[in-house]
Parts: sequence; structure tokens; C-alpha cells
Amino acid sequence: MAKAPDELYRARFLVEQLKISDKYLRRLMTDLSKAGFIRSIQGRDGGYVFAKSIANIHLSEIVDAVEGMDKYLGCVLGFEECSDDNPCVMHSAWLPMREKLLETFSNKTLADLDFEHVNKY
Amino acid sequence: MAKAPDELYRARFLVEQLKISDKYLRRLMTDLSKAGFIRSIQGRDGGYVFAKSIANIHLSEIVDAVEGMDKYLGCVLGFEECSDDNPCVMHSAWLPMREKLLETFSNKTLADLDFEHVNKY
DNA sequence: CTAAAATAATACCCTCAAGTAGTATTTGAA
DNA sequence: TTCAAATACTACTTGAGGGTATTATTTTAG
Ligand code: SF4
Ligand code: SF4
Repeated sequence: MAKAPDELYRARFLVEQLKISDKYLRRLMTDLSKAGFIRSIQGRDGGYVFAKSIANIHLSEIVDAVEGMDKYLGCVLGFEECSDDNPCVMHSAWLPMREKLLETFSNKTLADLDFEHVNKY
Repeated sequence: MAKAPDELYRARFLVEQLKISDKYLRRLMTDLSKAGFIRSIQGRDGGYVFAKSIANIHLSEIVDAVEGMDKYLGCVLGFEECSDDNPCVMHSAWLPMREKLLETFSNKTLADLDFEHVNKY
């Protein structure tokens, strides 16, 4: 969609392109629309359109909308309880990574992705 | 083990400490010993000892030994085929992360981890 | 010789997240 | 008022990874 961000896309079409199940797509799209990235138009001749400029859609926001960004900020070692005063052995070593990850996903927007030389989704 | 790297540790003991299954522990330990990090001593009064200084054991090597480092260098999006000339949309955005990850795991050694203020494993 | 240790190989189980499927409802242009 | 679209909710399937279990073998101090 980001290739031609002003078009209207109907679910049917997207499902064919992405080769995923109808219901699954709709679930995701609904999530995204609730998050305000796209606008969903119901009724006949409905579909999905971007609701804001793709330059204003940060990757972290998308992740948050569909699965929760927190997941990726958790521990490498998979511990539940985690704080600076109850650290695991990796704590200090891992911190810079977390920073970098957060930074990457927070700074990059949809517009930063390279949709031109790409033939897989 | 890295807390007192010169001791001999028997499987029985480690199993109790880590609360994981006997067989599982042994599998891991055997992997590690094959990789040359620890030496396994068979027979009665046997056990496991470090075979090299913990300052010479890089995290990436450990991961390689037990599950394969490559796993973590793959794509964010989970595509199989991936190369610079068949990139996915995230390719350029993701590269720095991969670098950082590789760097972290390659540079840090067991000795860099903080075993002092830690009470969970 | 024997007991206590590690090794080996293989099959099994369990859980969880990703994805599918079913079915009924609402919306709105023509 | 009809029809094609999106929504909502719930149940199901599936696959992979992390971990267990079994059983049999080998090693070595005492
Ligand atoms: S203390 Fe740090 S490294 Fe350890 S589990 Fe928590 S966040 Fe992860
Ligand atoms: S092209 Fe880059 S971002 Fe895309 S799947 Fe391959 S490694 Fe990952």
C-alpha cells in the first residue's frame, strides 16, 4: 500500500497479493485502523486508505499496534522479573542493544523503507 | 560456574541449582565441551571444568555451540531468501541492528558478564 | 569389581504464538 | 432494497522450540 499511498485498497485484493487468510488480514487491518494509521471505509465500494502521511508512521507504532513493542524490549534470557536492581548476568551487556533497537524502530518511518527494489512481501 | 571458574562441577549439582532436567543439562554441557569451552571428566569423581579462561569465551561462540548464532542474524521479517540484491523492505533499515548485535556478541566474553549482583539463572 | 560419574541416540511432550475458519452483524453507495 | 464491502467474536489448527524421558554404553577412582 505504501507504494501508492493514496489509493483505496479492498481486502479481497490485499489478500490475493499477500497470500494470507482473509480473516487474518482483516484483523490486522482493523488493528491498524484503530491505531489511526489507516482509515477503513465500510459498505459497498469500501476499503482501506492511509489516514496519515506514511512519513508520520513510525515502525515502533506499527509494532505496538499489532503485537506490542514491549515484547522486543524484554530480556534476552527470557526472565520475567527484571529491573536495574534485580539484574541478570546479561543486563549491562544487553542494554546498548535495547537502546539501538528502540532507536531504530522509533526513528524510522514507513517512508524510510525501500519499496522500490522489492518483490516480496 | 563462572563465579568460581576453577572448581569441578558435577552434573548432579548443576541440575539442582538450575532446576532443569538432568538429560537436558548434559546435552548442553556436552555441546559446550565439544566446542572446547569446558572439559568433561568421566568416570567416578568426574564432572565439568572450564577448559579455557572465561575471558576467552565469547558470547557468540557459546550461542553458536548451543543453538547457532546464525539464527539471530536472519531477517526481522522471517524471510528465507535474503541477499543484498533481493532485499525486503526492511533491509537497509535493519542492517545497523544486525551489526550491533553481532558486535555485542562477538566482543563480550563470559568474563564481561556481571555475576556478582545476581541471584537468578 | 563396582559404583558413580559422563556420553549417546532417539523418541516424546508441551506450550505458545501465528495463522485459519465459521458465522453472524453492520455499513453505505447505487 | 440490495449487494458488496468491513467488523466482531469465537473456536480451531498447526508448527517449532524448549525441554523431558528412556534406555543403553563408556569411563575411571577406589
Ligand atoms: S536484567 Fe537486563 S538482561 Fe537480565 S532479564 Fe532483565 S532486562 Fe534482560
Ligand atoms: S533483505 Fe534484509 S531485512 Fe529483508 S529479509 Fe533479508 S536480511 Fe532481512
